Amino acid sequence: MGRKRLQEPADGRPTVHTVAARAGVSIASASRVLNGVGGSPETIRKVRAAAAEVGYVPNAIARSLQSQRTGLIALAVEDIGNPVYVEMMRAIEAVVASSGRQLLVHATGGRIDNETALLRRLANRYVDGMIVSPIRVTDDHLSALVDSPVPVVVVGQLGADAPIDNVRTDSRHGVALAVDHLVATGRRRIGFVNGPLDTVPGAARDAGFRAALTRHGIPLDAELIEVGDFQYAAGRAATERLLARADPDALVCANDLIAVGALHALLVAGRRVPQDVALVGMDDTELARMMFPQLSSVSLGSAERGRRAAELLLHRIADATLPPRREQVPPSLVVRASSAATLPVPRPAGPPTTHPSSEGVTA
Amino acid sequence: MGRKRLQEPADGRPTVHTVAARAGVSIASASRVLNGVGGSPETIRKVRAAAAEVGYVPNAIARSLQSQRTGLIALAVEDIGNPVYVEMMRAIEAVVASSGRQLLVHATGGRIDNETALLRRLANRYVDGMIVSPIRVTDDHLSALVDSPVPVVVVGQLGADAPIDNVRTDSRHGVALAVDHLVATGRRRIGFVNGPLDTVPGAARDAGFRAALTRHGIPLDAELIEVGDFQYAAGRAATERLLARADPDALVCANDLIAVGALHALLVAGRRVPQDVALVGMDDTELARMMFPQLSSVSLGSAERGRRAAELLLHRIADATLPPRREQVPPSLVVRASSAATLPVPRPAGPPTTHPSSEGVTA
DNA sequence: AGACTCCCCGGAAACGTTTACAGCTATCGG
DNA sequence: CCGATAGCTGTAAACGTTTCCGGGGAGTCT
Repeated sequence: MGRKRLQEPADGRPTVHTVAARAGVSIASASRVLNGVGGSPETIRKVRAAAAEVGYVPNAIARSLQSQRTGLIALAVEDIGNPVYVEMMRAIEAVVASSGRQLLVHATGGRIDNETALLRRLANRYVDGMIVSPIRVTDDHLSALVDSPVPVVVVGQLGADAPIDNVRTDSRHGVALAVDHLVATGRRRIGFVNGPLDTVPGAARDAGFRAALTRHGIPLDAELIEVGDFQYAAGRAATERLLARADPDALVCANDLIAVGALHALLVAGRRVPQDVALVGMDDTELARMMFPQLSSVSLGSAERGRRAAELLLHRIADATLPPRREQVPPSLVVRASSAATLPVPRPAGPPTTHPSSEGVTA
Repeated sequence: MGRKRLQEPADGRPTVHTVAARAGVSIASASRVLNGVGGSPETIRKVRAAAAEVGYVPNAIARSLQSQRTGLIALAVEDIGNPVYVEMMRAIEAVVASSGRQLLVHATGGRIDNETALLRRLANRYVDGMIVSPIRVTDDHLSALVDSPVPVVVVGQLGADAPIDNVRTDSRHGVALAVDHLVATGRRRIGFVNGPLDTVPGAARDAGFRAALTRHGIPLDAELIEVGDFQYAAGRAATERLLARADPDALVCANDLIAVGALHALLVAGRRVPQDVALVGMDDTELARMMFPQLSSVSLGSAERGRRAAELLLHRIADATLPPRREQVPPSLVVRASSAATLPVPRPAGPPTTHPSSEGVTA
């Protein structure tokens, strides 16, 4: 009787056929025992022994093909180097791991085509679900999200009526918290270093800044607003440009990387922080605590958002028929040394700055 | 004639059967066309049209089962938040992506059981290869590496004769570069803030520091050595302890996170950097450039090591019979403001430090 | 004792793809 | 004009697993 199939692949690695043959049972029985479902005590003993002898490890791919799930969750963020995403990733990883799955991380570089390509590629079923935190959203993008073949959860703002699981924060309000705090501690010439205005967070933070100033009756001074991207180097360069033409007594930065760049530029320019210029960042990453002075920062609850996004995703994977849910994590301000509640004191005699002190803006 | 198989799965997603049926050809022909191998012009047209109509995307899992490769590469590092690993990861990602594969990142938290478990799990064939950067190595660990079922490349020191692809640097020599530089610029009371001595890099750097001092004829002062772990908070705390009992004129730190913590502690203690204390970090991450003053740092070529490790891995995946290779990336010192070549100047009158200045060590 | 239930087992199908193989047609060269 | 050859096509096997289903044996209840 010719056996129907090779027991031992050329590879040499044992399969369920190998252990079944060795245990003298069928592959069905072997599989059942290995999965802990059914089997007589004797069968269990034989199969376990055989599996141990040959060092059997089930092939995850074959299992995935059968079960239609891979146990992988994808996370797509713009910049893996930004500590805010590291924090978010850690929180997501904890949830994902506790469900016995693994996390696959993609860095999109903020390029939208990259991101839509990633979404389309989901159709190949390599992951069970995806968490994506887009900073730019187009219609094309949105439609790719809506008819995604696998569950997707979005971290960040999205069109109000998009039927997609979504956890967001209110960064407009976050900027307002920062401005309120600065105004309350006597600052008036409040500058703003933002990221690109064609991004969702950039636009929201810009709107929030303008609204907050208006609410406090402070006239908007375009000279006090600068735009770069959400990186350290851009934040530093933008702040240098701003300092070259204006004389802020406070600076709000659209994220912590920018704030660190701003701090560097301020110190290089001889400004004291917080005495001359108060500084508030955003995202409240560990970076803010690493600086000297430690940076005040608006927490947007990145870890919490990550945790919730992961939970939403797991729920949706478990039950695809759930109605889309939307959760909101409120921002909160963490005050540290960089904006300690001291009123600005007059500069010591002589311009300590290397840049010529511009004629400035009257308070 | 009853068809042998459902053309349209309950799922509703098209398979190669769907498009074959729609195009009126066999699944073999459909598959060939979709893979761009063979097919008459007419067949090609029909299959392409059918695939487009139903929006066919090949199932990556089934393809993997057939081809015995997943197109996934795993990377296991201790701490995803450490910028040195971010840099390494970026370099690896570039190589991996350019080969059409994807990167799967694991954070081991430095727990060795975690890492061996990961290695054993490789047997399930979910990834085509793995790059691992262990900070602790045990025999158990080593054996798991040696008889790993899939190609593995190690970044970091390993037993000399382990037959494993390996890219390393010489962090002993790296520390020597830092000490040489500090000695050359007039520093004598050189402190050292290290990570755990039971880790491979911790031990190497400790040995390097001691050897370098000896070489310069500087007696070793145990008071000037502190140990924490490789994190910011530990670096800061360790430096505080060190400053409480000794008065260094320079500090070498075992990585940049520690150096940033040390900088914070120094500034809080009122020490000027570099005038009172010169500071040199290690890894030369972007963090070093973000600080004020910018930190000198010993580059261990993390990006380069990552790049090379990825290339070694791809080569091994392509040809498993290659002899094990070992590559070495030399360290180099990047001097920045934190250790600018100014000799220490006497302190201005009065102790500006909040900590009592210890009786110190004579130069 | 016969019927019924319960459990265990093995055969075979299924997941969706690639590919070896063999059969067919058409073209070309002799 | 016929045989060889090249190119295309479909059938079927294979990747390694899980699971449905039917058969059979042992035990229990009537």
